[in-house]
Amino acid sequence: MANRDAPKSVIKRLPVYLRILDNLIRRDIEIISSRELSEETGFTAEQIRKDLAYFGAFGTRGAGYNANFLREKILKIIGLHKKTSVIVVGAGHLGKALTRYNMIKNPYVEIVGIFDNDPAIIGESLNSLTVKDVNDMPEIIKKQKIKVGIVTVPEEHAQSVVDSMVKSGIKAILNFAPTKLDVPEGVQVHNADLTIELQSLIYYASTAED
Amino acid sequence: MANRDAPKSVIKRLPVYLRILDNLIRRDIEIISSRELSEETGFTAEQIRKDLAYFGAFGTRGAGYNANFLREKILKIIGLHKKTSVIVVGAGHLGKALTRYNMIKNPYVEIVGIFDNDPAIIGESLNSLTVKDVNDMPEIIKKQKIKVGIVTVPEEHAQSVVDSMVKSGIKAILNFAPTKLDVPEGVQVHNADLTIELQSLIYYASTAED
DNA sequence: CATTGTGAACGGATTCACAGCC
DNA sequence: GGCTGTGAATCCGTTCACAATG
Repeated sequence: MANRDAPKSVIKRLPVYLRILDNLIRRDIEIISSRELSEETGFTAEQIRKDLAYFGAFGTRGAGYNANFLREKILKIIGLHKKTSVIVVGAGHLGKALTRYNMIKNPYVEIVGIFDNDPAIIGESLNSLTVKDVNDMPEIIKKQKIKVGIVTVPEEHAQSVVDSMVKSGIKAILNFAPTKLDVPEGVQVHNADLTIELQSLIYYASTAED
Repeated sequence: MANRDAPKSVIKRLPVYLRILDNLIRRDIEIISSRELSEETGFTAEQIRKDLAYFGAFGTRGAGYNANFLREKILKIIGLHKKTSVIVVGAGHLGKALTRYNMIKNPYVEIVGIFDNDPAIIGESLNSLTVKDVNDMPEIIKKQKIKVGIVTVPEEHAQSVVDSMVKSGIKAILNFAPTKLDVPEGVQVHNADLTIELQSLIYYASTAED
């Protein structure tokens, strides 16, 4: 059965499956079972089958999944069958690192713009990009119909920058600023506050025995 | 009631409360209710009360929570009442950015070492730190009894680096490498694979109407 | 006959509703 | 009176167990 809209937890696992499938295909492996996917990902085999079942029946009973076929399906589901254009707002150390990092790593995503409000930074070049004035951002978002943005501006600027992004048409935001962002219905924010991530880890380190 | 060990979801929210409390204290606000915390964090008031109840009864019925008192309690729970020493392994763009970023942002955590295996990078200085040879890492971990590490090395080196970290005494790892890490019982890994984070966001952007 | 796809059982986290208390 | 603390009810995701099938 397909398409009772999938929970967030499922959506978060799809890119993991994609990464494994890319690896397999690079190694010319054609068929993979849910058990093998389980070993590679650390998720249970049942969970993997259930996840995929939200979107259709992609496997072959008795055999497993065809890696290429499943990869194509997942690309379609996520929306990565066409390269996605993304902008980065905030060209501090983190913004620049993410821009460089993603350019190298990710065949499915292209960072097409990076913005800042600091005249000292605007104009700097970064691989093939030039840091642009954040005031020019709305026009570029609209013209290029960009839907996804990464926010690495300081806390105090985050909400106003996001308001402007949303007004221009951005639908999904990866937020590195340490603050809660208010966005209208229909816009997704994922928080990636690294300070918080690190602090919650410390809990486990400090309660670890030995 | 206290201390049936709290679920991960609770632990992940504690640092958010901490951040809000820090802000309040900076603004000289002394008392806050779970409803107000709810507005600041986006979590429900009941959830916040339940979360805190895992560790004790910190509030005053009829009034709310004393910001300073609650902050101290949360610091103790997480283990941030003493500054925590952290190392970064991998001094590429991301590793360097995280090092700089955390040094500025985080009063509770101190990055005390950054390591790489590339002779061209070893010896570079970064604020008050010098990039050291990853071969020197085990000794430093042991000597300084470091428990928390951040991994930003390429996928192919991640597992061996982590094995070495764990062997030297690291108990918690924030992993930016796009791979599943195998660690023994008792060691925590949090994955912060930014590619995966971004791809799952794209799902929402590509299914957004309009 | 191995492996998928899936209803049913389970468990854990969130929400509800209210008793307890300042 | 207002807000915390918490048992009970609910919701939702995971695991189980097995029927379906190439």
